[in-house]
Amino acid sequence: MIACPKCNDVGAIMKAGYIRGKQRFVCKNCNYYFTIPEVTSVSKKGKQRRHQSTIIDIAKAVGVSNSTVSRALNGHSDISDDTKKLVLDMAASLDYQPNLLAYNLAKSRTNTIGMIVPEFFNPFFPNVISGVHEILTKAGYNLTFMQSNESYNTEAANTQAMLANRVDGLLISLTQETNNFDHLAVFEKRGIPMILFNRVCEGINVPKVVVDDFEASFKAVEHLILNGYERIAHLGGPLSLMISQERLRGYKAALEKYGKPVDESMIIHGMLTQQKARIYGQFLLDLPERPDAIFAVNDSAAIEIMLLAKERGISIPNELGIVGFSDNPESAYIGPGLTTIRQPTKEMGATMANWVLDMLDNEFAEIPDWKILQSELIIRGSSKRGRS
Amino acid sequence: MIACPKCNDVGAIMKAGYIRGKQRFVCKNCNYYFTIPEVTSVSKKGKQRRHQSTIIDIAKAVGVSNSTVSRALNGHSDISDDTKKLVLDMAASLDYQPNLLAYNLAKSRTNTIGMIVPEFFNPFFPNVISGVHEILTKAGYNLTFMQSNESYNTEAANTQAMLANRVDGLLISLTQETNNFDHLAVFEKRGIPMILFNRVCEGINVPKVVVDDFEASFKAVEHLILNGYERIAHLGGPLSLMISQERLRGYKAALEKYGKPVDESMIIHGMLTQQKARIYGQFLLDLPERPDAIFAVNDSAAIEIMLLAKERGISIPNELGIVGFSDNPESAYIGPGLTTIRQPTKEMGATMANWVLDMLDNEFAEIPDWKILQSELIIRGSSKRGRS
DNA sequence: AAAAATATCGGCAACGTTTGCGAAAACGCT
DNA sequence: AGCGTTTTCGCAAACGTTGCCGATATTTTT
Repeated sequence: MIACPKCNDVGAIMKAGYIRGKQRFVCKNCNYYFTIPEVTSVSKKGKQRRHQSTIIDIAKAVGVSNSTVSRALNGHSDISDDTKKLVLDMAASLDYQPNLLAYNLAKSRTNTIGMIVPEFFNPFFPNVISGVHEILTKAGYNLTFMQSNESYNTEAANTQAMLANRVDGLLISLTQETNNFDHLAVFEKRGIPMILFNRVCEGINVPKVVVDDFEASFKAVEHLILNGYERIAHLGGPLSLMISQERLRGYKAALEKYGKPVDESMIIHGMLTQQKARIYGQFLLDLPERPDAIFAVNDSAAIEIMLLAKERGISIPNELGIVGFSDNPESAYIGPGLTTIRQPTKEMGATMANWVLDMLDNEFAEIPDWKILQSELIIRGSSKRGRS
Repeated sequence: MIACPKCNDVGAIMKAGYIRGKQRFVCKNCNYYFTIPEVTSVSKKGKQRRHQSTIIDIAKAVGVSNSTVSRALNGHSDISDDTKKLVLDMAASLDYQPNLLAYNLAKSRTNTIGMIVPEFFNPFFPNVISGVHEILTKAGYNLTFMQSNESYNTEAANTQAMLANRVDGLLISLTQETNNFDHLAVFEKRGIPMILFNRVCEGINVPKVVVDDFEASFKAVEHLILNGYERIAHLGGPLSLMISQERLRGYKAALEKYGKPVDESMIIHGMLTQQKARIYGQFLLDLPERPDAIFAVNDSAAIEIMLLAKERGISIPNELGIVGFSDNPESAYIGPGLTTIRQPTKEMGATMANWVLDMLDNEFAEIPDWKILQSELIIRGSSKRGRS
């Protein structure tokens, strides 16, 4: 931190070329140019990083060229066992750590797959991640992930960062806010493999892995109908996401199949944070003709409504049936248990990992446009009439 | 993928220098040397990555040198507004993305902090992560994390990878297995800032951030005693972790304060996976003199025991009181609610982030050896006698 | 014994940036 | 005009690897 000799500002100092071999500075505040006066070498109080030994250090120490060291380290064949051993021993004793930055730069390939998810709290994503991770590490790839926090801006920033870090491929699940896809088009243009999962969008020509939201939603609502519920509301996600549209379709299809009317006043679409869920829940429970069941887009929203109902003394499942989506751990433990949809997270991760590996290494692989996975309806107490 | 012309093996082909300007190969299987026969240029079926534009491309297009482009892009001052604008416009129209690999290599600094956690499922860690993330991004740093999966080997591999990726600092919480700390010593030797948190160890001279496990454990056990429980068992983590030792100390201290005997047969230490918890739980409930309360090292173990007790028809909290640790979401929802310890996760993340920033940028900062955060006892139904 | 094949290594240009240094051009002042 | 000051920019050396292209031994084959 340098202060301007004239105005004493410290924040506005910039480097401004050289004068007589000395670094010159300019204060952007008062526009004063100056150099740092000569000082008789005050040794900067230590703490400087120790030198990380490089291939060149090894080469010098052993007395061979860097390329030889490189070959020894990477197990190339055209090197004698003797020098190889010499190099390896020296590398160990200097405890050499390869510099991946340089390695990747030289190879212009990072062996790293990027992954962007909306959040880590929702256990769905850690599950998918570990599915991806398992296969990728076996194939010698790294996985690096970021969290968009359900914010379009950070999602865009994250994709930028992934690009800057030169990931070899990207797996991404969009935020609830995202309705502009320019930040994804870059990957297509650059020819960088990308796969969308779970929260996908249309209009972009990349493989997509999803669960059969239509089917899952249909099963859930059908289950409610078969349990005697009459007025079934739907608390859905933002319609910019295909996932929400599909769930809505499934919801309507089930109602139609059983000849129930679709009451648009009982369908809500919005950002599904915890607080919002409470507001929407209140709205639904305050309706003149109160719904007797609610199909919510995720478990945390469903549970929020469940708590709301309990506060109001509405008995579950007798007066109000509830079904969630995604089988969070707490859903099994809450009383009564929350009926919900269990998604094949591991399988989802695995397909993506295999696909992206194929896209990278197997130029003849034909990747399908879609993979639609089936989910499972987990029936618990919150939707079974006649019990409490 | 090249096949050996002799034995047709495809897996054992290695590059072996050059001969007359042509790449030579050797088959490690049959030890046959060969080159690839000349082919009249079969254009490799497309799909090759499009060129990512670089600073040099911009420089050529605008007609200036790369250093000028670099200065324009980084907002240096010694550049005219005109050329700066030219460069910036050209960068946009070529949609240039800086190559962080090259950038970091040149600066020999990555502006990235690494973080290694045992798992993502346990909500404790995502919470800490987001605490760290918030502050770090504001300061212009990146955060990259890995998960050790509670395995010492992957933890060691992760630290290697962090080193290879040249992170500027490392935040790490150890696995339950870890009892050898050589992989951490490298960071000390290299002068790379490192902070241990939550699961820490001794014998390594770096700052540590923990919750006051002794105090938390003491409060929990005291709470059980004050609620009339007599025979309190403890299900703890591996003693290689300080965290386990501290919790054990707190447990014993509380018993002693109230003049209760310490019965070693009711203290178990082990790896705390879900299945193990069930086994240990069975052991405790099968004891000739069954404990009437259990203080478990984490919530998932506590809940597992809770379910076990329910299966056996042991009423909670009347016949068995249970207290967990770390306030997972499901703990609030299970019936009866699980009494547990809530840890200041955000605060923990924030202190670490601030410390590591100081260690990096502020050479005069004095970082304390320890930060011990206070936790909160959340009292729910599982430990309050006289209710159900 | 000559020729060819095999084996091992060094040199050097990439990869895409930053940055220290110096030079040239433009400007201002006597 | 002449000289110092400002302003703007280019050159080239890093940063740590890889990998192409030889070159030189060494061995095998003819």
